[in-house]
Formats: sequence, C-alpha cells, structure tokens
Amino acid sequence: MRTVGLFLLPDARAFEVGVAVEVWGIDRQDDGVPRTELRTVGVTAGPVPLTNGLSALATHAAAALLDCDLVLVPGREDSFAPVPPEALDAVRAVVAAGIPVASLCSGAVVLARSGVLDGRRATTHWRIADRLAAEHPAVRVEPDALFVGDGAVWTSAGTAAAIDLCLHLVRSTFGAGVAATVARRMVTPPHRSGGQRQYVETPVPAAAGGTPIAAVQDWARRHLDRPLTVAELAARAGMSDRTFARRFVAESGRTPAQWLLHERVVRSQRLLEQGELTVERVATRCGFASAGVLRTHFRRVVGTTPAGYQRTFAARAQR
DNA sequence: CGAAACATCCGCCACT
DNA sequence: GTAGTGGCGGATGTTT
Repeated sequence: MRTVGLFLLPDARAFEVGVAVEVWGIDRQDDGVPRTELRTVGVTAGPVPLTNGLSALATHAAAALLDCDLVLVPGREDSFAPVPPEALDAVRAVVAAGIPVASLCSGAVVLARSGVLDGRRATTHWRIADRLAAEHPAVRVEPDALFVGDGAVWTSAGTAAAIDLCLHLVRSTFGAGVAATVARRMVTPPHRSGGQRQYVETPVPAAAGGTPIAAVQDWARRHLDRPLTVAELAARAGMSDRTFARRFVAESGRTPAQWLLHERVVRSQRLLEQGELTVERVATRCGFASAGVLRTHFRRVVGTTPAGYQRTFAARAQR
C-alpha cells in the first residue's frame, strides 16, 4: 500500500489540506482505486491549528515522512511566516531520500527555504510568485504554470491548482484510468482544459496535443456526425487496434469507444442547449444511429433525458 | 422488453 | 533483462 504524508505546519490552509484528504484519504476501492494511507504528520505529533479555527491531529512526528511514498506540503495562512528549522530539515531529508514531494499553493515557500528548489523549476500562487523569486534567486519560478515538476519535486499554483497537481500525481502513480475515476468521484475534470498551460518536466498529462492519439481525437471530434469505429481511428493513428486502444487509455483515461460516446453526448448537449433542433436531428448530427440510442447514453452520462435537458435550457433562456 | 448479431475490451503471450 | 507492439479469443457491452 502507498503511504502519502501530509506535512502539517501551523496555520496550514484548510482548503489544501482538504484537497489532500479528498484525493488520497478516501477509500475508493469499490471503484477500483488502490487504497492509500494518508498520514498526518507534524513537526511533532499532536494537534496542529489550521486556518479559520479548524485544527488537525498529526498522528506522526516529522521523522515518519521518511516512510512515505509521497509527501505533500500545503500552504499556510501567512505564506512567508517563519518555518521551524526542524521542518526544513525534514523536507531536506525527504528529498535526499528520493521521496517525491509536492507543495500546494504557498507551500512552495517551505520547499524554497529548505533549499530543495534551488536550481529547479517551480511555481506557486501568482500573488507571491514575485516575492518567492526575489527571495530565492536560485529557484526558476514559472508564474504561469498550473503545476511544475522537476525531478521528484513538484509545486502547484494557487489554491485549486492543488487539485490538478494531486490528480496528476495519482495519474503518474496509478495510471490515467484511476485518475479519471478519482476525478469523476470528485466531480471535477481529470485535467483542466483550456487557458492555463501545464508545465511538466516528465510524463506529460495526456491530450496535451502533439501525440498521434490527440491528433486522432481532434479529427474524430470534427467528424462526430458520421459512424466511426475504433478500427478506423486506429488506422488513422497508424497503429494496430491493440496498441491504439492501449495508448488511448493511457493518455485519456477512457477506452476509445467510451471516449467517442462521451464526446457525442457532450456535443448533443451543446446542440440541445441551443434549442433549435429536434432530439431526432440532434441524434443524427452527433452520430447516434437513432434518437433512442442518444436517449440511452444521454441518460447515463447527464442523468436526464435529452428533451428534458432542452426544456431546462429553453426555460432558462426565457429569464 | 428480450434475443441475436455485432463491436469492443482486456488478459495473455509471442515477438522485436 | 526491459519496453513496446500486436495477434488472438473469450467476456462484456452495444445495437438492432
């Protein structure tokens, strides 16, 4: 079993602590997600105050970080508050032991002060990126990144980027399928789309473009209205069915047919929202052989019927 | 709704 | 030895 150490310093931000708990601390074995132990670690064992009057109980002292497979360092209320020297020692020891460490939000300040970011690329919340760079000239701060990995040292940008990084770490540990499951259970996208760039030193988190799989996905999205088979997509990608299916799952977390189905349903949602086409015509436009087939899949993915969904949007447009 | 036809998925294994 | 590939066949899911 994998052990994840959540390193709690006084006034750690409750949100990032919560993200760690949500991603690593919940038993989802019923959905095929391997069990992980989330270990709460303080400089010493005992209660640790968090933000907003909340508090946590550190079950372990800092030395226990060395038995972990991954160490998370949440940001603190006052990003630049002094860090206990023992905490800095602990961080150095973790990195020296080759254990991956990931800071969330302003947790990067803790890593920077310990020196483990020297010479490495890193990011943090945009509001403190300048000061971090000024105080630690040896750190290569990348203020636009959602998260950055350099070797086994990871840093993430503000607040919600903690989710993106944690899901990425799940992906690189257990595979895209597990990450997609965790994301689905959290009702969040498996990786954030659009806008923000995601700089990653090593394995790129999929669909980031450039791969043959991503190219085929682009093509398929432009031809959703016609019947497509997995074999046809594989041929287009220039690989055997087997290899295509395997790489597809590794990159996107879905099997080709499941992905296609999902894309078709998403497309149908967009068309239904416009309210100009009948359900029958929407089905045809999205590559469903009949309105009945659309209804089946729409219900499974969206949880309601196409006509009902269309009505909801029509009513909303009235207001 | 159920049955038959069809497509997809995935473990296994040989091969490079 | 390790990593990636791709063929095969039975289980599973989808379409008609």
